Parts: sequence; C-alpha cells; structure tokens
Amino acid sequence: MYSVLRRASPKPSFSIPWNHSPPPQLPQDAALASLILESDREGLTRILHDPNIHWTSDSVNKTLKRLWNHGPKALQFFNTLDRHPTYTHSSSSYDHAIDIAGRLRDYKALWAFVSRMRSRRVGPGPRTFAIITERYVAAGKPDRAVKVFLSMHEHGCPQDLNSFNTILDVLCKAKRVEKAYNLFKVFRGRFRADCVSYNILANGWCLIKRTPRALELLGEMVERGIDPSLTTYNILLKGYLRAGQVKEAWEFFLQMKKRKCEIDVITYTTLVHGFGVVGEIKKARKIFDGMVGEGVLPSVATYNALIQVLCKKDCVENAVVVFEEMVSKGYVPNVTTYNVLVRGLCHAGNMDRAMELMERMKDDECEPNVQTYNVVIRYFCDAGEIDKALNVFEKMGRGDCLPNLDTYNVLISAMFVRKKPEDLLVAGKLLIEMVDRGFAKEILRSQSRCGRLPRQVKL
DNA sequence: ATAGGGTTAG
Repeated sequence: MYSVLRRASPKPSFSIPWNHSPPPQLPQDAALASLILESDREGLTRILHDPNIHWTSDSVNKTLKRLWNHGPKALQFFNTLDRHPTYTHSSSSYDHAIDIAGRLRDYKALWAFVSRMRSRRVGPGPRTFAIITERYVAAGKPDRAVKVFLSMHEHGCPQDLNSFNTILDVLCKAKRVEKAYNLFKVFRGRFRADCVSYNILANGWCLIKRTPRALELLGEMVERGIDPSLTTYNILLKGYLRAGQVKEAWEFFLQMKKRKCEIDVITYTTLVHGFGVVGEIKKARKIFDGMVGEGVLPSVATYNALIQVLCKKDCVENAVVVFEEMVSKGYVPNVTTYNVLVRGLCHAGNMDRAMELMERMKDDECEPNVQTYNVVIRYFCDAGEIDKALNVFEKMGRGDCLPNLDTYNVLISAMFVRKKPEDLLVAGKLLIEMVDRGFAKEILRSQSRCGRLPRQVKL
C-alpha cells in the first residue's frame, strides 16, 4: 500500500516503527527520513535523543537533504536535535536549516537561526548569505536580498569580491539582470570587479535573451582592461543559441576558432545541444563527430546533449544506439543521461522499456531521483494508467526518494480527469498528505499565479 | 556556494 492509504489506518506506534513496511536495504539517512516523516513531536524527541545514536554533521546534513521537500518536518528535526544533550549543530547544518526556512518563507525562523549561529560562533558565513539572498530573490524580494548583502558585515561577515559576485549571480540567475547591473555599476570600483563579475552579468543578459547587451558588456570589460576568457565566449555562444540566433552563433564560433581561441568541451557541448534543439540533427552530429579530430574528447554532458536532441528531434532508437556506444567506450552515464533517455522512451510510448531502463539505473548504482520518477508517473498518467503511476509513486514513498510538489500535482490532476469515485478518494488523501508536508503555501502561490483560485481561498 | 555545457513541460 502506498503511504496515503496507510495513513488512513491508525499510525503505528513508535516501539514498532517499521512494523508495516520493513525498510528494504535503505541507506541509514533514508530510513531515518521516512521515520521522521511518520512520527509526531514526542516520538521524534525519543528517537533523536536516543543515546545509542551517534550523530555527526554529515548524517544530519544528509537527513536534512532527504527531507528537503518536507520543510516543516525537516525544521522540526533540526530543532529537536538542537536540544540534544551532547550534540551541537555544525555551520553547514545551520545553512541547510536556513535554506529550508527560506524556502518556506519563514523569515522569523531564518533570522533566529542566523542569531543562534552567531552566538554559537559557527557563522554566519558567506555561504549563509548566498543562501539567504537566493531565498529572498526566489520569493520575489530582490531589494530585500540586496539589503541583506549590504548588511552582511553587521552580522560579522564582511563583504568581499566573492560575495559581491555571488549576489550578482543570484540576481542574474533569477533574471533580475537590470537590478544586478545597477548594483554592479555602483560597486564595481569598490570590490574591484573582475572577469568573473563580467561573465556573470553577460550570462544574465544572455539568460533573458538580450545578447546585444551581453556583447556591449564584452566591450565594456575590454575597455576597462579586463580580458575576456574562454568562459566569456562560451557564455556568448550559448546566448546566441538560446536566443535562436543560430547563424550568429555559428559565425561567433568561427571567429573563436579564427582568433586561435582554445575551444573546449563546453564549447562543443553547447553547439551540439544548440543545433540539436533547433532540429539541425545532422549538423549536431557532425560537430559531435568532428570534435575528436580537433583534439577535444566528448564528456558525459556532451553525450547527454546528443542523446537528448536525438530523442526530441530524431528518434529514440538512435539515442539508444549512442547510449550503448558511450557505455562501450567506458563512459559512465549519470542520472541526467538516464533521465533524458527514460523520458525519450516514455515519449515514444515505450513505457516498458522506460521501466526497464529505470531498473538498469539501479543496477548501475545510479539511483533514480525525483525527476526520474516524475517523468514516468507523468507519462503513465497521460496514458490513463493511473494504477501503474500509483505503483511507481508507492516505490518512491518507501523513502529512497521523496515526492515533490510536481509529483503530487501530476497524480492528483490525473485522478480528477478520470473521475472514478475511488480515484477521488485517493486524490483527497494525497491532498491531505501534501498539506501535511508543508506544500500548501506553495500550491496556493502557484495556483494564484495561474489565476486558478479565487483570492479569498485560504488554507 | 565565484563564472560557462545535459534533466520534466504547458
């Protein structure tokens, strides 16, 4: 039975936590994570304060990471352990907790962690502020993020070029490029902006498809005596391709070659992917086949790019051939390789082979992640095979990979499509489970963005 | 955790 149905019966008591579902050879932190999810406050203290468990910073961090999509429980775990008689949290665990609080937009808790960190003299450090600013920006508060950056020194962590570049990057990655550029103009002198600062901003303009501004910035850096690096050129190249300026991209690449710029594997990966996504498969292949002759070996990412575009714009069989080829050459596929191919197989209607590949992943010691599961669940739902989707969901729930908002969204909406009464019952239970796990705020936010819920609906 | 290349999808 999957977890929602189990939830319907009385919860197992703590002395026999695994009575209903004995853990199948799960890593310790995964077993712990599911145990935490199932337990109430009292039980939690009992487990965590058990003198037989030896806590380390590493095991705490792994557990927090597992509970990433279950914020309230994760913080409850962190706080309970914070009252442990002998164990004290490390700075990286505080950073994790701060990240989670920020994701939940619980700024009160976030700043309480910062003060506690400081009073225990384990921070806050540059990484802490990278996290905090990123969370504010993600919550749509870029001005707040800038203020936090400007007040870092008041928390005992002085700003430097690194932290300056970090805040620029955080703003750019969230597409607040104009804001980043304004901050940059004010402080580039004080922090001695370097090539990295310029690259971050150039990449920002490229992300919002404003390649002319990126090019302008390139001129600006040269004017100020900073030499563009290969990274700079790769950013521009990617920018042209992202903006659909394929011809310009190719000309830019030829210029790079002509100017004796050392072309690297990232340049080639960018090209293979870029030409592939616009459907120029032959060109993508030609670039891929030609790179070795230029003295550059493909990486796993290059293979991933080729496999992905073959799945999307050619046919999945050819992608499988390339996959087998890379394996026979001794490359070790990573989780992205598998995910791309699993999705390709699903898309081609080969659900059985997709599931087989997922099994092969496990045999190859590459654990499927939430994306892998979500893809398969989504395609099963699309095909109306809700029972099979639930079957896969059940496998996740056992703890090795916890569901996220997408997982719930896909499953629940699929059940509303079919409208069988028993489905609706399960959908309701899933919804309760979601709310239980702290997804409610997130749902409301995403729904109100789409205008699907009236504003007065409150949870 | 200072920058560039691969992950779902309407």
